[in-house]
Amino acid sequence: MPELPEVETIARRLREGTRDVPALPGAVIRRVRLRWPRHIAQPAPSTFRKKIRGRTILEVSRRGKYLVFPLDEGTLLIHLRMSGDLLMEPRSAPRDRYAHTVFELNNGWDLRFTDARKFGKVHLVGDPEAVLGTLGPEPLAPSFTAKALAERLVGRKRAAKPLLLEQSFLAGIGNIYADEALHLAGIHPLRPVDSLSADEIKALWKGIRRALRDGLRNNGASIDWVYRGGSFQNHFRVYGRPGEPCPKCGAEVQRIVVGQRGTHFCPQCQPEPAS
DNA sequence: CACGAGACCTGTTCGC
DNA sequence: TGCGAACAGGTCTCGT
Repeated sequence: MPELPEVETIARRLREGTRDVPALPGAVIRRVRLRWPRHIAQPAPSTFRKKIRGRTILEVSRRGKYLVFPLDEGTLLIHLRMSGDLLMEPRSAPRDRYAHTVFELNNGWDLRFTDARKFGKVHLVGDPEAVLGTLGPEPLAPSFTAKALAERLVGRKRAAKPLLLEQSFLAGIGNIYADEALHLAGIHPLRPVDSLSADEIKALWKGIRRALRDGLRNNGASIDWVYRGGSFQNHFRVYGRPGEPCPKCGAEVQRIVVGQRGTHFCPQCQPEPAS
């Protein structure tokens, strides 16, 4: 589920807390409950359990789709994959059947990693770069300019959508925001990137930034039962709307499969690449 | 190197 | 109503 805007929203909420939920930084992890040990990517679950005990969470941030928790010793990294969410709940609150990994804090609250599909991953590492090092640039960073995108595209020939989904190319874009960005840019998902003009690259850059910013402004997208609290699903232009009219030209939004992912686009605004 | 298929999991929705 | 198929925000691995 969660892509950059959803993960960023979760990070902000944990970092700042809300009226009735305490902020996470400063909390001490008293112990962890592992109901699905395969959640733990590294180190081995038994080692993880021992090492995480007594650690203070210093901060909450995000890199790509990873939540990053610097600790007084080491760094905790959590990837939510398809169905994960992270919730602060009072220890006494009934536990969701999908709360497979639960960090019990010293303030009476739990940090609960719920994950119906169990694809999520937790890492406890000394050097976060060991995990984050392969990620491409942050698309919303000031340094990620249209020129920076153009430079990253040099020598690449792949179709636009699969490239946007490649985390080592750009960090944080997933299926929703790839489709939305390409529609905003007027670029067909199968367009080989080496066929893009300078203007199209600029449009792609704008589309990426705008899709992510719009997502963020709406606290991300909430679809089905996974991840609550976002409203960007009400602003989708093409994602999940096959058969409905394109918001720009009114043509019928199409759905195809690209790289085994459902892909939505407007055949009018995003013309088929010449083959 | 690029690409596709299959795995990993469970839940919901759709078609017959 | 029941039941199987298709589909779901992600990524990894293997084979061509």
